[in-house]
Amino acid sequence: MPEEQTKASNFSISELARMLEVSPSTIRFYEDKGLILPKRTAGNQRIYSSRDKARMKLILRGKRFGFSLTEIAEMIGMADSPMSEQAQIEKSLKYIAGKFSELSQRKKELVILEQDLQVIREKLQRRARELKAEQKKT
Amino acid sequence: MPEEQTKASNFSISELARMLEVSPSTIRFYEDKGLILPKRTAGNQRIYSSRDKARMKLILRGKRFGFSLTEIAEMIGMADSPMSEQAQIEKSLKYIAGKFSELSQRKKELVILEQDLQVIREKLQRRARELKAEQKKT
DNA sequence: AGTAAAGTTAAAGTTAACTTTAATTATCGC
DNA sequence: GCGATAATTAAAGTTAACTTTAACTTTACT
Repeated sequence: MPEEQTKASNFSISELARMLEVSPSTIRFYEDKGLILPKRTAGNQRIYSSRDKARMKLILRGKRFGFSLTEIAEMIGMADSPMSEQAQIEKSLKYIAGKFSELSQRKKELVILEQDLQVIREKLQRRARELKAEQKKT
Repeated sequence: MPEEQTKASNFSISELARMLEVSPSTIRFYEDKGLILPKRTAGNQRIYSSRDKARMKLILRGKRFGFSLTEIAEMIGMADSPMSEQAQIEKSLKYIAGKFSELSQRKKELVILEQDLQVIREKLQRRARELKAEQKKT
């Protein structure tokens, strides 16, 4: 009896691209950089699993926070790294710990950015009110 | 009686650069792009006020969140835009509102990124425990 | 007044992250 | 089986964000 494959969902490169709103070449580019390794069909075309899709989402999310592809590669690469010896794992865990504190720093910065924007908004609203007042006089 | 200037703190370009941990040329580059407009000395050297410093910080913060310099320029540029007519102000306020919702989206994404990282961490920890167990048998 | 350190500009160079092109191959619907 | 549509690779091209260089001027210090 051959193994039953639980293939919840597999996509072609253009399907995945459409779902993630990036171009197929961007996806291929990430593969060149070692960020994803999709399976291939008999005819050599790429097949993306939903696990691959999740990974792509992680990459894009990281990008939105200004992480470079290299940083992201380090971040996720370790998930399937050889993991043969403890030393490697310990190192990876330390790296992850570093990223966690970086992210909590980002949280604080997000709040500050919002406050900065708030200041700008208030300035604009004040000016808008002034203009309305002037207009009434005229 | 000449006006008393409350010049809390003024910096040269290299002082500011050191404080913000960027290079002087980065600061000059941002000026080329219209992101800051420092005063000049009689001899044409740039002087940065603490207001300029705050603006630089905003720029760098925006960058850390993956905003492009162009986006940041739009974001802060409006703070000192002509503001001559309401139309302009209304437009700016709408732009700001858009940025606010973008930032709240970022907050949610930050949480997801943390969760992704958490999953990777757990995988590593599990593997570390497995290795320790194996070692005991040997 | 003389000199080292810092600043100025314009222009060329670099790097990361893509995009485009071109030539070839695979897959799908009929 | 045929033609349109989608995929594949390698290589060249593009853009944003800097950095470096070169030639020159200011400023600070003795």
